Amino acid sequence: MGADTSGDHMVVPGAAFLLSQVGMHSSRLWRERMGELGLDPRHVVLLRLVGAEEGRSQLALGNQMGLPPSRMVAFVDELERLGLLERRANPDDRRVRALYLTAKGRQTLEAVMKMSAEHEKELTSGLSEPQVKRLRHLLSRMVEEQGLTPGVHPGVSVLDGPKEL
Amino acid sequence: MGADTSGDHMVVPGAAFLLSQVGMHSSRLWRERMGELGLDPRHVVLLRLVGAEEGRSQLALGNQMGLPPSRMVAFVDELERLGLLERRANPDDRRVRALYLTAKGRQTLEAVMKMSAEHEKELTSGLSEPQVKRLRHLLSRMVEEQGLTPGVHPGVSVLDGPKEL
DNA sequence: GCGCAATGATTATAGTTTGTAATGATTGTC
DNA sequence: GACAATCATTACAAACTATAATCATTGCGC
Repeated sequence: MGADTSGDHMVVPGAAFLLSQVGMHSSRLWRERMGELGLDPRHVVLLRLVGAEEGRSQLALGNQMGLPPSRMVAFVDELERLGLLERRANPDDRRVRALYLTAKGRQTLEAVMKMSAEHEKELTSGLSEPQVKRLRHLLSRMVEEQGLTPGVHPGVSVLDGPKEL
Repeated sequence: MGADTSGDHMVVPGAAFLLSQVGMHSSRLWRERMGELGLDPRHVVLLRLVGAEEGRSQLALGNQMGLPPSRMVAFVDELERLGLLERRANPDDRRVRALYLTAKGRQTLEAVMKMSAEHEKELTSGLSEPQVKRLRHLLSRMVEEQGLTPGVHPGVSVLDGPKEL
């Protein structure tokens, strides 16, 4: 009697697995949408942070995103090459590269939001209005209870939890 | 005019973001638990597949996991080094390495399931029984509607979708 | 005002992880 | 009995990561 070397142990997956499964599905679809804009998820995060408050230093943004300075250089390079943001000199401190959105960056940011809204619709298309509302309520509750920071995604640089039971 | 260069665009995150956020949180916690057993998520997946049907070839398992043969070698090496499974010769085809669990592998698989159950409890500790049931129902519904395969996690080798709006 | 530690950005570098291609052994087929 | 196909392995190059060294600039103590 080993116990469970035979069939399935958990015929019905638990909430933890379902969350991981559907959550990753959501992440993947969203990432693909951002890819259509030529953006990596972290590009979008950086773009949004700059858009939220322009003129900040790379180091400040890097800290907020949990990225070391060396990686920030690369990401800013890429977004600058795409013409979405630009480094400007800071008159008060010439060491600092102040980051600003370009006009194109602002447009792209709007496109990001539009596509994110579409993503939301696509993902919840199988659920009714009240069901989506209930889902959001339950998940918000979990965010609170699990000590997560509302609006902050835990995985800017994380991998993930594959299959499982 | 511009639109939203000011404050928050989405004061309340949508279901898509919440799912990604909480889903990754679940993945991370689970991965940490597996780490306590010295296992990577993909080790666990492989272990479970072998446990489900012993004697299969590396190629067959690799296909099911979406891994190229070369990477399978590495994973099997590791699990074999941990003493959890073993390669045996296949009498019918000497090219094939048939994979079998060891006694220790079976024990570990049980530990995996116990820890996964604990993980489930930890993650849903902030919700009531009926709430968890409702959550599972909604998520199962999404799995169906989104064309996901029940019980199969989409991200064995995937990254993820970071922040977002 | 000078010297020096601290800071922001960058570059250099090494470690890790991944997939693709070449290799070797074995099988099945014509 | 030769030859294409198959399973496993090894060799190898590409992508990505963090850490440390470097350079310019700033702020502070004296």
